[in-house]
Amino acid sequence: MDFEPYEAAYPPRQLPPGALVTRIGPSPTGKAHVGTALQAVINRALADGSGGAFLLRIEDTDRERFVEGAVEDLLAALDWLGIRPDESVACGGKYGPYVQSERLPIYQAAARRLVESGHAYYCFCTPERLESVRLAQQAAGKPTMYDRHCRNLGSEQVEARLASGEKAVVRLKVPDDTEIAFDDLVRGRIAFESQTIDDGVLLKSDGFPTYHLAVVVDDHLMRVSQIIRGEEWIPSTPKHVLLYQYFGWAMPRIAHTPILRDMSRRKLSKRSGDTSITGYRVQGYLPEGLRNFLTRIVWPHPEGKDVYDHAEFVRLFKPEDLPNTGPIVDPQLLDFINGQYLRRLSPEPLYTATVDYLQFLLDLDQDITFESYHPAAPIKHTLTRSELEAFYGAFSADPAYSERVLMLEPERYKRLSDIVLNTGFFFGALFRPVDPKLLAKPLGSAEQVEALLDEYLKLYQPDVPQAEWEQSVRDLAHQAGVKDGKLFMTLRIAITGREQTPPLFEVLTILGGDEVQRRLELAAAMPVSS
RNA sequence: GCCCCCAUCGUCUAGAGGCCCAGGACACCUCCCUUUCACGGAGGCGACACCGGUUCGAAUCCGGUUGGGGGUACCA
Repeated sequence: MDFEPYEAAYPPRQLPPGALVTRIGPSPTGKAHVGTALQAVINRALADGSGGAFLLRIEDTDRERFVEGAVEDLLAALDWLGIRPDESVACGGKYGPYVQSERLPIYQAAARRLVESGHAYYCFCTPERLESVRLAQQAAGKPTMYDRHCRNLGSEQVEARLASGEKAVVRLKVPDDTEIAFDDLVRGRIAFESQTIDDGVLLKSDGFPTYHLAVVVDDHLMRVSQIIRGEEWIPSTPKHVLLYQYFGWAMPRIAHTPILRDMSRRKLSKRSGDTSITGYRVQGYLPEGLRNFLTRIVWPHPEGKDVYDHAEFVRLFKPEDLPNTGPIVDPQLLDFINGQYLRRLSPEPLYTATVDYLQFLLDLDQDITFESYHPAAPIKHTLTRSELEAFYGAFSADPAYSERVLMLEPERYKRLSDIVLNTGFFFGALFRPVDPKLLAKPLGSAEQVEALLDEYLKLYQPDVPQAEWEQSVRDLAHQAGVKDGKLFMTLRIAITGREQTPPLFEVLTILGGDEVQRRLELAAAMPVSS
């Protein structure tokens, strides 16, 4: 089939002047990566800001690396992030299909057109031959490139070998002694000597296109006008430039973002930790927080702000402002930004977010390890599936109660997981008797602890005003000749089981008289160990 | 090896020849607030990779060195 009908089938879009059509083209080879999230946010913003469209195209031209469930994971991750494409596999669109494996005839027609116009050629070289050529080049210290062995085969011979069913690929015919250049919105003009560019494969022997052919054909047919993609694509852009030339198509505007690095400055990869979008969700980050963070490390806000919402980003962002240095995914900044979002939530939404989060974790049906940054080694806390379930049960039993708990917490937390890890003591069902050693820590002597707790229990009265309560504690401390702070701390530990909590009086108020009394008695009855 | 990109505090950056013995934010440290933690407030530590040019004058322009990153597949 000819290529022309496809041009007619996908006519130029009717959009207002200046409207940008953007896209992301992830390949379903694993868990959705944060780098993809970054590209999605930027491309979505550009389309939003210009009144254009943003589309999601699945680039699954490598059947070997295809991972079952990867498309679903990607869709779910983007959905969680709140990034919705205007056109995609999920929602359709007029320029589909949006999965490359369903567009094979298009690429084949395109490849044929290139062969016919003399810009590409069939190659019958076996993988073995290519391998040995490469080895020889390496040994000779030369660049490893295809040696153009099949570039000048006679057309009758080609037809005959094709007719006999011999396997072949289609390769790009790269010109000699030319400069191939393009303008990158952030880096300016980038030029390559054509000798350094390989006669790359466009169509594989299984009939699938390679990335190079597929992107160019799809971007053109889907009428994409602005490409923003990762820096790792710069070296293959000359091939794309050539293809646009050979096809006679206008090249979209193009910009390359620096690629995300981990703390060791390497390209962020699976090895450097969990780089999946879902992994960040598991750790308790809010979608708004992650999104803000991602844009923040690749784009300086004109006023230097760290925290800004999507609308503000859309309004202010220009691709030219992208930096050209590789940003490091800094967990401390992420925590800071996420914490800013967390504390903006009032108790009801925070409660809802927490419950949704817990349900999400439970659906994972496994133990969860929460990690937080520490210069030496990450600090890890693992909660078993049943501990999570218990927390969920307690937390969701009485929403009004949990909201009161959350009311005094927001500025203490950076992530939703902090809530799970730190508010357990507010729930009677989760409270465990205190460790005697910890209880004795502030005052040193277990006997004194027991005596003071008994004293306190005698004068204990629920629901007294804060000032009165505070004074009674201080009086007791003076009587016993201990420092105020130590008594407060002992009570804190007896009642909450921890050394760090929100202000004690507020905790007492939330827990209620009966529960406080129960815990006090429990602590006072602790066996004296010393 | 070859090709390409990049180079300001630990991190993200401001800076587009004099306004910079370099400004902000995160992190870190100190102090204040305080019954702990957190929040908040006030301070502090901390960088123009190096070498040559150009210029009256360079973080800013040019060249080189070094360093980092990416690419080099019938992967994307």
